[in-house]
Amino acid sequence: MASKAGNRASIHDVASHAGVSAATVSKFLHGVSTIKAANVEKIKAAILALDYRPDPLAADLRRARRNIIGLIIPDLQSEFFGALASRFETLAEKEGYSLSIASSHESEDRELELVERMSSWRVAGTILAPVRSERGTGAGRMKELGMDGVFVDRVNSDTEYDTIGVDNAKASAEVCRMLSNIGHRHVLLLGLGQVSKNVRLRVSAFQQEALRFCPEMQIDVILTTGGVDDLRVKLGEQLDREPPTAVYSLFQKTTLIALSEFRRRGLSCPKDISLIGFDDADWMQVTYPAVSAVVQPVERLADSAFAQLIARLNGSKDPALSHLENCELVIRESVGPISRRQGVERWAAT
Amino acid sequence: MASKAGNRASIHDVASHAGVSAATVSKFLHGVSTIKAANVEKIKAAILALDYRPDPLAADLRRARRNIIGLIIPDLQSEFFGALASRFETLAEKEGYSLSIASSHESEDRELELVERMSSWRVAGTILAPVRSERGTGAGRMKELGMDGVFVDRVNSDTEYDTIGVDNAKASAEVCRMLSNIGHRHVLLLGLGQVSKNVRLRVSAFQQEALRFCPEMQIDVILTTGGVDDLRVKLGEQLDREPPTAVYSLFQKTTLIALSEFRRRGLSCPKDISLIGFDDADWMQVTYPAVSAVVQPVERLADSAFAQLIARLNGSKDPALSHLENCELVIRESVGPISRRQGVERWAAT
DNA sequence: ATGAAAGCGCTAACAC
DNA sequence: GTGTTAGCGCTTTCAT
Repeated sequence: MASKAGNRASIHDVASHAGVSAATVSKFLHGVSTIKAANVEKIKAAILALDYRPDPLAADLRRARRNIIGLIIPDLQSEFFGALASRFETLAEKEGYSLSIASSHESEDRELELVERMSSWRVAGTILAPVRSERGTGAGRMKELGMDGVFVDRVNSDTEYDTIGVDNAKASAEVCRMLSNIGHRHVLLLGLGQVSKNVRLRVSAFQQEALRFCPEMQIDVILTTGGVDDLRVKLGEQLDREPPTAVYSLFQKTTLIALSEFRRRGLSCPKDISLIGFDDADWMQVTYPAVSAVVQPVERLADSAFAQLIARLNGSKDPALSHLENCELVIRESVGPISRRQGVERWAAT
Repeated sequence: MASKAGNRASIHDVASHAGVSAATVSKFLHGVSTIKAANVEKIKAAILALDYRPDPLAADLRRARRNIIGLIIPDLQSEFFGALASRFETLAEKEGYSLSIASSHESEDRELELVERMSSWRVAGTILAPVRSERGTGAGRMKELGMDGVFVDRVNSDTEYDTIGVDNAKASAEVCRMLSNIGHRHVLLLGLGQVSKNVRLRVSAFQQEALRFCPEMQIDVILTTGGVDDLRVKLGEQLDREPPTAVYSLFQKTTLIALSEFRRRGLSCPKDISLIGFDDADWMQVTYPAVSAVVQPVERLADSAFAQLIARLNGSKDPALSHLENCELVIRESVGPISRRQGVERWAAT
């Protein structure tokens, strides 16, 4: 595994081997067609003979702008951001860029560093999925540095940058109507961890839609930062004291917790209680009952964001766009109409 | 969001602003201490005044070798590789490299392309997690190109490159002994999808250990490429016909399937049947019963591989190392000793 | 249709 | 201590 480095052929080597100038080789490489056929052959031969492969970084150094797009995500380990990164990678390649992926590890300080680095690298554009939209450390720095880019996912609309997210509010309103339509009049919203703007929207949109569409619906909210165990306790108390007929879980993790607490208490889902969760996962199709979920359109999110970025890189001066992609409700076994048993209890209670 | 690009200060701007030469500024930036205090101040002032930030790519162009480490993983969406990438990123930064992450999307062709690209970029070293160890397209090309690097995860030992993986065989043997110790004499191994070397090891090591440690153990194997539904059917047949007392699931996904099939059939876990899966996941702690798992030491895997790479980059000429990290068995509720009921059936059967 | 020359931003000898 | 010079590998006018 010795370093056989240092002897790579350069464009000049190719040129002299082919008996032409470096400029001609460069033109050949970029598909300029006005080259004598004889020279084309000689150049091809030289490239083959010397096993020449161009150095994209050197090329970028000469050009004003690098053929690199930077992506900053909060977390490399979650499936959501993994899928997002994966899609961006595919899109970037297709446009002739390469994607430089970095994770801020949910740290605003590191996010800031990464923005600086993308700027140092003179990337063509930067896609930022902020740690949290609220303070926007990285976002602010991008403005100061005059960088081209777009914001994704946990974003507020912005005056300078295009923002592309997922319509948390609309999805929650739909969940509300759907549950109401099949008879549910008492729903528990279940959340965990630090509350981002996205999550606040999930709650408030549900509540507002209920007010408008089904005012008699009782809505309870459990939203703890106390961790899994604390949530389990609080959920357990609620299930014992005043069980709702449906639970709308705001995170993947809380969906899991709800499911396991139902089982522990012998609540049959969906007969005794329905469950729907925000954010889909593979395992939800395979549990028994299969779990209903709000599916985030990761690919469309990526596609929109990327299209927008490319437009900017091509010089679009349109006012900053603020776009939300629609989620899809996938109803699986865990959601059903309220049953006779639930109905009876309800009538008894009123 | 106009491109305010093109006007970035270069090291020469700083130099002239400070009244020194570019070389001096460069030295200052690299912490060379033999610079007149007065000049240090002037340089600092100039950097501040011009908001100068160096271009690491230009620097790397001049140096023989870039301060970049390439990482090629099969998949950006799985938690396992996500965690691996995340860890490598942290380690690389700590050593002053930046990590360039790319996904081969489980395609050998793309893996090959990515190896070529890493070479084109003249990265200092490349960490390759191959799509499959068997044919080793990317690995072969790395040799041909004389690249520095290490192989991770789905690897055979190699004569030229260090290989770092996880000890699938040892973990499986442990699972076998553990199940045997608590009385299980009929175990079903459950797998899905294309069978890689890792998976073959999981099966054969279990079988061999049984032969040595508990020859009377009956081992059935269901290993289908027919997809989830096919697996469900086959598993169902087995559970009806000749139910084992324990299932050792070879993948995360099959663990989920096993769990849901148990439930559908009213099998109580672990009373009627025990379950342990290869590869841990968050959701396994939170199901009811919580699922036992073979935990892969992702961080240690990354740490070992990275240490080895750094050693190579620093010129180590030791013979290629082949290292396996040990997994850990985490026993949760889903595994228990065989119960009286199972015992009775067993005696009746013999 | 091709080449000479200049330079992207930086570093590394070596001279002073 | 510091500056000069030469160039990393490539692209790009601008002549020819």
